[in-house]
Amino acid sequence: MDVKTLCLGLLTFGAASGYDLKKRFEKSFRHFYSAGYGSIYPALAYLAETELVTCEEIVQDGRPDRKLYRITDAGRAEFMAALAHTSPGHKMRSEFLAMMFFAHLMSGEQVADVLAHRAEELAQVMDELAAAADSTDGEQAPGVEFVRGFGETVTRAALEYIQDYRELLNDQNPKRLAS
Amino acid sequence: MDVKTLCLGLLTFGAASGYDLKKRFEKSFRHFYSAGYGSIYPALAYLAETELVTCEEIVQDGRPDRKLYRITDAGRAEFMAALAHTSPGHKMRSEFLAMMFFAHLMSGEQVADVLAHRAEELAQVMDELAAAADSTDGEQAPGVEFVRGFGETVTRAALEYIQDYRELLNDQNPKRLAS
DNA sequence: AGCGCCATGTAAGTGGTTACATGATTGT
DNA sequence: ACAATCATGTAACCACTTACATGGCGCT
Repeated sequence: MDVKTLCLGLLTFGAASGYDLKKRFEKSFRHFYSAGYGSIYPALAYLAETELVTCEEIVQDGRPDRKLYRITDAGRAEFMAALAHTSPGHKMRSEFLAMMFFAHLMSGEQVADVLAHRAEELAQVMDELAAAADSTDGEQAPGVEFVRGFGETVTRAALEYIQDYRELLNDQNPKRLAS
Repeated sequence: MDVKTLCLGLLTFGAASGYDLKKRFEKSFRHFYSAGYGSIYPALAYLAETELVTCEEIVQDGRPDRKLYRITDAGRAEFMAALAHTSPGHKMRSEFLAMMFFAHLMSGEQVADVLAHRAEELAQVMDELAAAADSTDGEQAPGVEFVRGFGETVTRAALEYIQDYRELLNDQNPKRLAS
């Protein structure tokens, strides 16, 4: 599932500009998918060319013009077909875990830094997911909540595992000056 | 952290061929990093060129010749430097979650299939991680066990979340013919 | 005065995936 | 017989990342 397809999918929730789409990506997909402008804008251009979306240019004053994209019936059909044909993969590439695998080749200080850094990132993801839950007043597609809950569950598990390990490290190397 | 660097790192645990290295990748990294021959062999060729590893050709009879790679002192230094300079990112790309996000556009049957498929994959990862724990008789680098435990914890959380949701779906759509 | 937000795009580069090419041996 | 394992590699392709280019407005 490439960025093109995902843009199409997000447009089923309503018209948006490339800029808006990036924010939608960040709000809903940040914990399992990333997309930058460098892939979103070309994707939108392609979708418009193939008439899976239409593009309306909106002139604004006081701020830059924007292009509002709307999904077409053909686009909707294409997206449903993509959903039906795609196989549900799940890949990750974690430098964090790769580094930790070689912890014995790093200084204790560096290991502690890496763990602290990752813990912070995870805590931030937890906050974002909680915020997404709050901003959702009322109904929404059930899958959206499934995905949010999945992120919350898995992120919490990861965070707790790391915190436990950090405490373990601290117990082994007590930093207290006086007993 | 690219495949090149990871190959170098894995070679700190002992000499290996490209073929062996792929198996090491699968045994230890499968849940957070993937690498095919198409990236491993070129990586090894590059490392040999730059003398970060040496290569010994071993003629075997009854089976194909192999090339045994050993890390050099320069390679070890290079790897330590990479560990020190790399920032511990953690990216994932999940078609599974992307599809689930749009569950309302899929048939109930397809959603059930997707969930079942993912649950099976996760169960398999759990088995592999348990097997890796068993095959480890005695000591090993602490980071190796940290990474294995991390995988186990997070995978278990994901699996339980999915199972709970599947039960919920079944309760809403009871399949029993008689009450 | 300087930063961050709004807003769109391009071009070059990177790094990994997939498909192809080859072929004997061992296990079912 | 047929599949899997052992074993190495290349070439074309693909999709995304990063850096660059532009510029007004609003807040501190």
